[in-house]
Amino acid sequence: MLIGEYTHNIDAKKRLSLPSKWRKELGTTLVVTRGLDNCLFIYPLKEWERITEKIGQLPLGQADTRGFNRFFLSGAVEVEVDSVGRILVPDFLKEFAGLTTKVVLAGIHDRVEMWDENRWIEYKKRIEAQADQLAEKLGEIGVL
Amino acid sequence: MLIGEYTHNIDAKKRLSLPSKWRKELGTTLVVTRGLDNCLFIYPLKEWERITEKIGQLPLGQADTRGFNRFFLSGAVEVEVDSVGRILVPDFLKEFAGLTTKVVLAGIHDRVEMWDENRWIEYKKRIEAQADQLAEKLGEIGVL
DNA sequence: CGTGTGGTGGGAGATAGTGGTAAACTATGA
DNA sequence: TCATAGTTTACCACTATCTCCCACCACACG
Repeated sequence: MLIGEYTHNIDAKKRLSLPSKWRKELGTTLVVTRGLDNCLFIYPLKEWERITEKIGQLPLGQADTRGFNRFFLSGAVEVEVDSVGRILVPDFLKEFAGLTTKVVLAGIHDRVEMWDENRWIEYKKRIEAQADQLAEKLGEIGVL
Repeated sequence: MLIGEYTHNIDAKKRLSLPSKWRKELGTTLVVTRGLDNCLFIYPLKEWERITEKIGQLPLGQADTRGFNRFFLSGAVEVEVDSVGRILVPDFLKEFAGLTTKVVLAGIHDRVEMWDENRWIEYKKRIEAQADQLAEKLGEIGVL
């Protein structure tokens, strides 16, 4: 299970180190794609295949399904993890997520999310401010 | 059942001793995550697994579920208890909970809460001031 | 007082993250 | 067709941090 939060740098060659804790679980081939809320999603290849299979079952006739497919699939790139645990982040994805150098990697279940550090900080502030909603959710799952 | 309150120090290497009384019950693998009211939750691995199972059942498409997952899952870290009963507290969690050195560990049912000492003192003051009101509520639900 | 246990601190080796260099490949123009 | 410039890929190197182990101190208890 991918959990935790790490801040790493994208260097001048667009290389990004993955946290060593996740490398075993992620494997050597990943898929990076446009995510929701202006971040990027990173999936292990297996997870990605599972997802695309589900997407394939969606009714193609609907306009919003087509839109989602284009958003999600056309933005996807398969990347290899190099010998020291780094991946390359293509320019168009960097641009989409507004990435500069400082990047936050967040483990969410079975995917990793990639955020520009500043956007992540802003987003977290918004979420934390909604403590009552969080408490409600925690209640739902029997934590509190 | 985890009960009681202890004050320990986080040292320069981010290590925190767990009260020896709880070690047997907590086990050797724990999960620390963001909690409510600016504290951290510590769960034994088994409890955590129970929680993540429920989280997996939440609908993923909704914005507030995404927010909750990011708050709770990216805020979680699996930690090992070392040979003398200590765990490592990552920087981003220390920061979230405003931890410096003096930390209060509070046993709450099946989890441990981790507070900055000063915040804990403040919080307790507020709670104690409202104790009679709380007692009324508890009476309503048949506890007292 | 001696002994055991619990909390704290420090040092040496290992590792993760990052930066750089050199080789290989692509593309462009003469 | 070849040369050259720009880009990419693979490999090597450095340093800060983490991990593991050992030592110390304080307090409790017999």
